[in-house]
Amino acid sequence: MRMSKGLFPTLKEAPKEAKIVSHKLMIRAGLMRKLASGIYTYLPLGYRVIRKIENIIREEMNKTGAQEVLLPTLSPQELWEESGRWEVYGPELMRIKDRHNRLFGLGPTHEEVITDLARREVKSYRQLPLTLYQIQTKFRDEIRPRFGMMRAREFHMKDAYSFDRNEKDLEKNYKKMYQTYQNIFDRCGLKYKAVEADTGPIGGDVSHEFMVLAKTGEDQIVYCKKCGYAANVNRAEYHRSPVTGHQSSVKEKPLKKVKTPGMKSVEEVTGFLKCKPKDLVKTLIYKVDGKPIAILIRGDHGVNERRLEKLLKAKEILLADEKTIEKVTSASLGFSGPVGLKIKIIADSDVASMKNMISGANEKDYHLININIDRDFKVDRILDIRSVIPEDLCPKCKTKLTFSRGIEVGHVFKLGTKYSQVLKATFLDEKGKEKPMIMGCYGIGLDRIMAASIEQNHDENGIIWPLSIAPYQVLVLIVNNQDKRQIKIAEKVYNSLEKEGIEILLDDRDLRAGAKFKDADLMGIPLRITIGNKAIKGNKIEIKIRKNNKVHEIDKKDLIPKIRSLREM
RNA sequence: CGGGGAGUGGCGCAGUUUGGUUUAGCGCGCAGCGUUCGGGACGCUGAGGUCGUGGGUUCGAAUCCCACCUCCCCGACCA
Repeated sequence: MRMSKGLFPTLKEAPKEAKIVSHKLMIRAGLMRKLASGIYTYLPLGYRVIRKIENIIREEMNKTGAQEVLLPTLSPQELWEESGRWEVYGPELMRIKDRHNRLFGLGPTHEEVITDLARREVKSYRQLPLTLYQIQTKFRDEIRPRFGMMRAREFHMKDAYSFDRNEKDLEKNYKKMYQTYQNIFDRCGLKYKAVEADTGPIGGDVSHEFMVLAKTGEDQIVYCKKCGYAANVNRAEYHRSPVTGHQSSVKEKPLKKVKTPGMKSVEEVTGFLKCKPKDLVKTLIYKVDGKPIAILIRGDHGVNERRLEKLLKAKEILLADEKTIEKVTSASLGFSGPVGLKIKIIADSDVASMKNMISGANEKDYHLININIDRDFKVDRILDIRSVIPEDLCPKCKTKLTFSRGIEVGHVFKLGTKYSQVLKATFLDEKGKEKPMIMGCYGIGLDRIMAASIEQNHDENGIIWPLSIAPYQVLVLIVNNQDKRQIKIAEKVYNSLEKEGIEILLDDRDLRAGAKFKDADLMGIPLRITIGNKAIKGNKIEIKIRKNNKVHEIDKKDLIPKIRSLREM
């Protein structure tokens, strides 16, 4: 491609709305432009990257024997109602009406559609296992789109769905996909970790997220450097460090009620009473399978809801709404406390070892100081329910855990029969018995791979693409467009490399050298060939590697083998 | 949805506090001409803006008032 003939709009300054590097560079390098909040146009350079990623995914998926399909973006309300997600998915599911006032959902994910296909087409165990996938535009009306393509409302996803006869086969498929995902992310040049994850609105029992390690990641993960245990903090297990808690020797002080007008949050209360969050106990009212229960947790800790759900053997746990809180505590939100509560109270182990705690007084604008278990209130159960903290140890090998931020680029789920059951996707087994298909689903965010790659690979001058997903592999730069000899050499180089099937960009724009160098760095093409005076006088070709700034000067005749060998790197 | 910030040529900004020398500026970019040409050159000339939208106040509004829209940031079931 000749740059003089195409659209390569680079910017010296990033628009002020872009806050993180990948977003800034994607705009500056001319990969994309914003159309509306969370909705972007891919320009030629950006779309090439997407297609590169797409092809890597496609190749790896095909290797597993999965088949590519293309499901519709629009799907009718009735189908979503069968699975119950027309309700459950909430406003994140975009909906439109056709001219007859029939409602459709714009696909945020396609479990319903694929299960509908399976129930129509798959009848026998002989047709299983089956894995289908697609690469397609998805819509999610994100509560807050941000960071460019990192959290967009219209984005691109590879979603795959597996159908098996039994759990054992699902396990095989799951492992195969897990491995395939590693292959894909490896080929994309990403540094990532696979972590145990929460299943969220997709549902199912087991899931893993593939997290690209980056400071700007929206997720927090925790992992063990020794044994490899890794999980999203929202579900991480841990072995409690023995040093947390333990104040049994402290004397109990007399209970006091203090006025705390309008002080609701931990920060407000601790700021007002001049104490630390760890002196405070939060009283959270949960609805556990519909029944209100009070959870006591230290002010600086959080509840691991998954753990809680498991320990209570509950189907559904939800924080109570304001009305319920007012009914249960007879105070407004922000002033709940355990003293005088009539409902069941569950305390975290760390709370159990606290003395002279501060809590809400179950009375508006009042808190209690020096409350103590047994003396002032009773606890029904003591459980380990707080979420992981930096002091905790690995649940498997008791090594200190490492915290990191991650960008979720892939997610694999064991769905089981969640969708096949409600949508009645069944098959007949060897004995002629009807059974629901056992499903798995596997997603990859293409745009996120692109953004995450930039987060991991850039410098102050711009993007540094890995060869595998670079929009072009080589850029030939003509230093002085007025010099006919330079143009001649550049054209020759360009044509010969193009003939070799190397993806090449020729910067033949009528710009000064400096501007071209800056653009080349910004766009991050891995290999840059500079045609200037050296090429004329010395009969040498200069190749610069974007990644490490190394310059190779080689004879013209060695150019193609050299480029080939550099591409191997 | 709650809180905060912002909308002025393609991008980045000034001007708004105190309404009137502003025919609304500046840098970058863009067009033309000339000089230049290995890390974002320089000179001259020029194009491009209903100052987010709609109302209002006023002799007069980018500037004051009201409403709405859009965008960004923080938070969003942790009391």
